[in-house]
Amino acid sequence: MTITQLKYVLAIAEHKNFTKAAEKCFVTQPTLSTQIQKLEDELDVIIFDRGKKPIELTEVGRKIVFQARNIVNEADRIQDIVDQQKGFIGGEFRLGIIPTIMPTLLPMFLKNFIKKYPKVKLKIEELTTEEILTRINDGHLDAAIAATPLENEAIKERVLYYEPFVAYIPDNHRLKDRKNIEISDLEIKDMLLLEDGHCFRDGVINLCKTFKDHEEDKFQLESGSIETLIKLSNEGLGMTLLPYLHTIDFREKLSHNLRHFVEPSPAREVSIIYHKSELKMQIIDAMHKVISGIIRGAIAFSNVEIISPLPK
Amino acid sequence: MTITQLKYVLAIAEHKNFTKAAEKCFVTQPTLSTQIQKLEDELDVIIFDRGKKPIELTEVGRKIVFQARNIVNEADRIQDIVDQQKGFIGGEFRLGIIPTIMPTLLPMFLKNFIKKYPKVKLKIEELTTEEILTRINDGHLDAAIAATPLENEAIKERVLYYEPFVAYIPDNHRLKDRKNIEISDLEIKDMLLLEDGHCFRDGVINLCKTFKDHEEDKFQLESGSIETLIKLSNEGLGMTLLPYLHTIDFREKLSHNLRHFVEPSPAREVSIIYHKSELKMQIIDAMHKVISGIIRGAIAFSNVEIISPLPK
DNA sequence: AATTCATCATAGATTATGCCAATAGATTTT
DNA sequence: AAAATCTATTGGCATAATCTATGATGAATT
Repeated sequence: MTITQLKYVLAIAEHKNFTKAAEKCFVTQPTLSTQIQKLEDELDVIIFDRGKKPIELTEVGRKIVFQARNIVNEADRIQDIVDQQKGFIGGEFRLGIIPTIMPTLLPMFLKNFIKKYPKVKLKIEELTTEEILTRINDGHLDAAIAATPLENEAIKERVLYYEPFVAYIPDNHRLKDRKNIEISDLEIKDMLLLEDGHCFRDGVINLCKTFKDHEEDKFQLESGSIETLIKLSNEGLGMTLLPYLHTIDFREKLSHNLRHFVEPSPAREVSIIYHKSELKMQIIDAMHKVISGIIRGAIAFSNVEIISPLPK
Repeated sequence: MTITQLKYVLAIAEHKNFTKAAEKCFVTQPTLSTQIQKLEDELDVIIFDRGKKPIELTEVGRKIVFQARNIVNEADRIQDIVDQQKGFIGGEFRLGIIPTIMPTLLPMFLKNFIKKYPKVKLKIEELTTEEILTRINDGHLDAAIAATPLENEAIKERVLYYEPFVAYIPDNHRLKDRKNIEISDLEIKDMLLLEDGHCFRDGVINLCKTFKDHEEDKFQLESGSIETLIKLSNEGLGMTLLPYLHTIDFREKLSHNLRHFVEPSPAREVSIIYHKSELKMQIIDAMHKVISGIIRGAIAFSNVEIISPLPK
């Protein structure tokens, strides 16, 4: 049994196809065939059921794949140990970011980060929280930035900052003349929400739930982006809530419509999250440092109440 | 990087000597030399400092060794998964037993066990608790039978039975005429103890401590075996405590000197212990089943008070 | 039913790797 | 200084991994 063989097993288990897996491993398909056979012979079990299309794992195959992932992860960790020892911060780093954080946070820290750590090859993807969790667990992401806490056994979180919710109240709205607003002012029925799948949507729903029960399916209008949300609101279709960072470079005109919450303001907790195996921890540390340094200058709230990003 | 190379690293780290490590790995010394060099080149670090005699690990080498042990353990686990799947109970199994359990428990279950699981090649060693802990952690033992609880982070315990302490009172002793005795009757100064290093000794000391503080170094006589303890006691040198199983086949003459404790009798907890990685768990399960089945017939106490086997 | 396509297995050749024996080189012990 | 004890190096051999080419199988298509 070799680590290479285990990597082949993982690739085939993932792609359910020898040919595609072979490509990903940068070898030919017969190589995979023979190596898998060798491993199966050595262990004297069948790992893959080639009878089914697409290929399926046998029962023991599933267990072996699980364990193989452990081993391969732990083996990758050795390079990590060496990098850490050398103080080397570099290599490929795949980062996921949820859509409601991506457009505001990324421009703030990206330039800074790549300047400070030029050897890190960042691959950034915009993904929903759900997709992020899957990909961190299967090793396709090294870390991600998302709203927390996530209560996920396999994933660790490190808080970057707390981002208050800010209300956007259109001119014709009943709350228009209030200087500050309170959670109890919120009514789910005149609240514009993001589409399903955004955890910011779930955060807002949780917030409203806190004070008033609501009937599902009464949401008026839903949108895929916060920019659209603001436009819909300007059309007089309701108020909405925005993450604080989205509001800091609002022009004079738009900022007229913003209302902050009375303290403790509801806020989302934004964290860098990663697999509990703590692979590439040096890079995660570096990124944490850069981001929280930058945010310290941008968000100065201290008294906030954290709203869960998870759907109930 | 291959699993084989990691095994070589572990062997050298253990023996601090390429030549000896090579023997243990059943290869020649040049093989180790070249393989270690290849690994060091690949990682671009030095793992072993060959300048020192005997060889020493570098700082990063220590971390690599730690991680290598993880990987090798996890890799061994794959064969385990396969065995488990097939219901195969076999292979080498290295069991440690502490001296005060070995002579009584072993004859009770050994024959039974090897008859039921003939494919298991048992290697049994008599070791102190301390030695057992070291060897379970470095992988030289698969499991052990010892007095618990041990409060060791890396080791799991599974209780086999509770073994009451029985007092052995020589004819001339102040407690001679008592039918049963109590913990408060015990005085450390007329108590014969095993030598240092036996956890049964520590258990007895803890028991006496419960009611009376004692000054160290007041122990009268110490012995390396329980048989000797009894003989010393017969010489009128003091009373002693014995584990229950040691007393069950006492002849008429000796059993005159036994006194049981009033309930709840002090007892030691005897467990099969193993590394938290749970390697060879099928065999551990099998052994647990056999032993606790046999003991059920031999020890029928229900109301006991567990005495810690750890020195304070 | 025949053909095409997709996919995994097999065969033979080539390359890379692991291992050994012999021996050199370095360091410590006698 | 010689002997002993280690680790490193070299060259050769056997094995193993991989490649190309091709075969076999089954599903989809004509």
